[in-house]
Amino acid sequence: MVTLEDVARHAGVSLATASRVLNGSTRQVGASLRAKVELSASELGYRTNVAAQTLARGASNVIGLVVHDLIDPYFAAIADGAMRVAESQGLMVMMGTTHRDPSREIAYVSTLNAQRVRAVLLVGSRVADPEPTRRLREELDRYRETGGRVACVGQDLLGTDTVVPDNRAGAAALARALAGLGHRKFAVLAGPDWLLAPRDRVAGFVGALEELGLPEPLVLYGSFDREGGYAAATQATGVTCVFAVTDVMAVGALASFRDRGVRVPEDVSVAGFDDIFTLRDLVPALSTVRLPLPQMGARALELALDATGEARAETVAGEVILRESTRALD
Amino acid sequence: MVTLEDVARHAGVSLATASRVLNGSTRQVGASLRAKVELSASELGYRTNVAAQTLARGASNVIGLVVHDLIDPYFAAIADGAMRVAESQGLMVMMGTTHRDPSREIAYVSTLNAQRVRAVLLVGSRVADPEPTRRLREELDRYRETGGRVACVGQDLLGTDTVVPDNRAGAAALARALAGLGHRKFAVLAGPDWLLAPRDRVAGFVGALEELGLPEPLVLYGSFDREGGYAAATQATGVTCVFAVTDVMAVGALASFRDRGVRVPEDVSVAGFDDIFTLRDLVPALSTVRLPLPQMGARALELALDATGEARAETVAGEVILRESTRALD
DNA sequence: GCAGACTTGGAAAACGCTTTCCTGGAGGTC
DNA sequence: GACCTCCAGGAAAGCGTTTTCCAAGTCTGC
Repeated sequence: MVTLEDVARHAGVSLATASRVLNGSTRQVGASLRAKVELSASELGYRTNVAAQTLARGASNVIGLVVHDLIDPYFAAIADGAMRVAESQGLMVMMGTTHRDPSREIAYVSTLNAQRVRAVLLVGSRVADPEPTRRLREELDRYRETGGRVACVGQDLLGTDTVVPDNRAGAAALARALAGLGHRKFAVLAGPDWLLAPRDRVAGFVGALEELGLPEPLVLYGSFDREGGYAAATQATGVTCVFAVTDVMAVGALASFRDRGVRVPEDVSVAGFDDIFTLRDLVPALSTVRLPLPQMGARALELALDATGEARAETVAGEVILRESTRALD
Repeated sequence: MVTLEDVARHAGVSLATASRVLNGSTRQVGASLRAKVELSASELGYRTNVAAQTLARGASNVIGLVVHDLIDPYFAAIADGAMRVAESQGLMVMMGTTHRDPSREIAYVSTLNAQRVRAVLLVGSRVADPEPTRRLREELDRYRETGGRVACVGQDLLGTDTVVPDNRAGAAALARALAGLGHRKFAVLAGPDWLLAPRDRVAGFVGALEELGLPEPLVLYGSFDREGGYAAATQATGVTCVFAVTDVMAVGALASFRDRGVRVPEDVSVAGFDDIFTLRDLVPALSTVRLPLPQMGARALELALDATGEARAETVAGEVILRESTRALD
């Protein structure tokens, strides 16, 4: 293992000089010494020991990124946006997946704190139970006390900078658009009730229908994935329009209807939420609420990195996009 | 910032004892001291400084994971498999995305080397140009000389443990299956020629047709994404069957045909490669070659972690799956 | 009871950097 | 030419752990 000291000795300079040449300092180093050091470093194949550097500097060049599930394209898209920002700033990304287990989220924050990462990005819905949120917040506070920066994508419940998808308003707008198509009898394929994002979407949708004086929709709970959408959709009878709280669940619903010979949109309209890029080519094309996922991830990291005093919450609106999976009732 | 020394002082023990209690050592510590240390640590909110630990131990608990592109579900699936293994071993994952730029891959290996990560996983196709591969290999060698472990998912070109998707054989098997359906006139939607994975798939497909004595297919090049598939497909005329070298490109092809009123599979059959989970519900369901993506990622990390002397290459076969997007010619 | 073998706790030397001082010389001003 | 300011270079003190020695007790077996 080649150390800075080896390089310094080989170049015939002091450790300090070698450090200043190789690892970016404000201090000037004379051209001839600088050249010698650089040559030695490359001849010996020197690689900075980042752990030592972090220890000495008291700050690392790593950020932490905690998401629920990488396979879910929702998170992949947000993560991608965040990673682009990280790359552009020369930061490495330490990634953790919680598989929707709040305690794993807490554990990751603790670990990332131990790693002394520059910033932590928490991506994904908070849970309804206040207890894990309280403990997470405690852990985050501990991290922030020592200079850590935090930002979230999700509900603004942690006292951090947060990019908040406006789930309620988006779902409400979708409800109005769907009602505008003439639909009156709805089913909502809701995700698990203990997650806030699906909850808010359901609430927004239901609330908007109520405001319009329409009958209450049939709310069917299922897991937060394709299978959940499939299962819930099998019970969605007697309605003209189905709102699945995520595109991924909507895909399950489409599959369910297809398997049962129910035509979309002729027999039933289906809408999702998120506008997942990979699903853009579904047939029928999915009506949905578009969220600018990569931008949200990027923005969250930007917020975390440029530290201001108080926590900011930036709401991002969803845009209703009607495609082929929903049709106007005649 | 609470340090181990603070904890030791607070507990009235030596640094050594505190270290042994809190950060897993083989040495025994008496129950009463152990309890005191643990209490102090939790009271003070102590968090190990991993940088210091890494420096002192000379080994980190981090692995590096370098993929081409997170939004591409192919890589997300492999990454997910690898991350599950990492999590089960208590390892953190440092992730980098190259966006298919070989020089970024090299840069990441260098950075990960500097981070002294335990192992590096390189996921994604090698390139045809031997030069970047040579330089990457050089960088990897430097890393391995100092005890780093490396594994790849892709072509076995780096002298590392490698999980090799059998692109040729898979594509050949697909060609035979398609020929078995009666197809004679094929188009291949090839990815960029400078990437080895699409190249191998094309070669396998073309080779199999040749062996069967069938006419050469029309080979159309396009970018390695949905748009590439779309563009290439517009030129795929006069054929009964189209093979896109990835599912993602196949999706583009399906969209292209749909936009032009060409029915799949009635007018033309379409097959892909990879069997991307998120695309399982496409209509028509995509015929493809299934690769056990998460398992491949998991296996690669396992290989990297249990270090044997020589490099092992494990080939994983693809399984031809015919669904609705291909039909038998009458 | 006592030599020897274990065991437990602590002091202190790394680990590989960064950065604060300090020093000596070069350049500028009167 | 004396004085001052600047600046490049080096010595050395950390940064927060781990781990190697030692020393002092505690057992064990006879």
